[in-house]
Amino acid sequence: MPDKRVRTRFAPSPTGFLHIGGVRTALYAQLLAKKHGGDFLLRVEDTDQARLVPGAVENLCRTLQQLNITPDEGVWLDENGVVMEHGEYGPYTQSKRQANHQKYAQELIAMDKAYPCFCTAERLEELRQTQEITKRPTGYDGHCRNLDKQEVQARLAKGEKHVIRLKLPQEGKVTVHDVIRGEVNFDWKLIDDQVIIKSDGMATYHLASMADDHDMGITHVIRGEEWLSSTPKHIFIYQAMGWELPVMAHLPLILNPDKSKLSKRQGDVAAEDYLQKGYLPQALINFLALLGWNPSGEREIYSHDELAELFNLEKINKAGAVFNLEKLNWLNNHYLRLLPDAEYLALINPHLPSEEQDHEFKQRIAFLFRERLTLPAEISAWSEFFFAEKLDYSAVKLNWKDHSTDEAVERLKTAKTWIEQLSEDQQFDVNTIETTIKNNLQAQGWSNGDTLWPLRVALSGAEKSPSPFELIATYGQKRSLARIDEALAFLLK
RNA sequence: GGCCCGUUCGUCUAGGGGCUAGGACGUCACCCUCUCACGGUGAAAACAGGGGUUCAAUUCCCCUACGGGCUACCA
Repeated sequence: MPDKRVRTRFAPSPTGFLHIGGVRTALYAQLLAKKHGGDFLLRVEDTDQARLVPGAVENLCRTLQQLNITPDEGVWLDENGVVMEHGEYGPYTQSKRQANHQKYAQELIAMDKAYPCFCTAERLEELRQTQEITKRPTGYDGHCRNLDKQEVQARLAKGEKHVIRLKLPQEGKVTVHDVIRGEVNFDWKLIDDQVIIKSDGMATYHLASMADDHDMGITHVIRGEEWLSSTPKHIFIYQAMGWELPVMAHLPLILNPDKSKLSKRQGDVAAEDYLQKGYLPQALINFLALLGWNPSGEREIYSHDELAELFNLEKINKAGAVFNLEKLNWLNNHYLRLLPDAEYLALINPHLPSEEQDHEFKQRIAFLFRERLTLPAEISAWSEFFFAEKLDYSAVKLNWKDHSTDEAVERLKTAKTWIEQLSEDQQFDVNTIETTIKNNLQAQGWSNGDTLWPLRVALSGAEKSPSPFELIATYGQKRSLARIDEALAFLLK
């Protein structure tokens, strides 16, 4: 028998931003499908009408799109950025499948695997409170579980408000087979008769998601660990309906530095925030893939395609993983340096003063700081002195160590003549500048530090900066000489 | 509270009955060097604790501790 075509899905609810943990879940689902040449779909789970956030679907898709987590099927954006759907298993928006869910619920009732429940919210609330006060486990008491059939019919006919609950076994055990965790056992008697259709007629996650997964031919369910304990209910639905169970994989959580569940309080959890700050999709993907999964442990850099080749469910870790910003930063620097020049420039340009019209100058500055950057925005602080009309030398030391001001003046004046001798258009590059200056230094019998330090500080106005050679090459001859004159003027004042 | 899951350097992890427990980020030192960054070399740094099983346990089993998830007409 040939293996079934692998079909995975990411099924977020459009309640706001895309959580970084969601990105990883989506990534893994995409990776698995890619690896097996299958399909990865995006389904929107919007059955909770009260929690819908306008624009959330667009936002979700846009963020996934930027991260290159593109579904083969399902909800997506057209070329104008408008939400649409494509694929043969639609609709992919869960609320549009309500009729289907209803049909399944009725079948479950007919099989005595589910029942209408007329309990009011108030009664349920009271019930919970009594249970809490008497320190008993909270949960539904089965009040409507065995209502008389006639009575049910009559109340239904009257149009009485109700929900539909699963009629779960009250004894025995269920075993969940999870690829990551192995066999996990639960006692039926500890599990509540779950609501599967709400009084507004919408299905809850438990029915909707299982029904849609089945109808869409999903073979591998990859979701967060928070779903593990409700899996018995899902198995119950699958079995009652006679559906074939998908492979289950419950992913470990992503954690805050204090090991609690990753939360807004302790940093950014929205994927779009990272993108906005200038984290590159490649870095984010590489980083997130390795948070909870690792093919070897000896290698850190993987492209999206390489990940898809190597990915497997079996190597996913069981324990939660702390979101380690430092490593992400390192990765981002790494990918920033790997970027094609044009892309790099496009990223940096917005952070350089738009008033500056010398684009080649700006370009040289962008490349100068390339290996120092974690995020593109950092360049504005790094490069500020390049664009300053005048530098403020009052806060820095222009003379080298215990050398006098007079010596600094002498060195600067001499260095100026060397720079003047350089030709602006011929070989005005770092290497030429460096050899020229160093040769002159040697001929003069001067050590490097006592000249290079004043020169560098004169050019940058800072005690920490790139080398004077790099600064001169970046400024160009005219600007370099002007800076040195500024410093000289300051010293001779 | 109940049920369930988890625990290897600070962090992400590799490994797995016998290893000097490996890599990466971060940290520190040294080299390069006019400073910063890059780069290079090196160092410190871990099997939560207690019982078993075994010739041998970090690895298998049990317990404890700690962390986490679930316990909605939310997903």
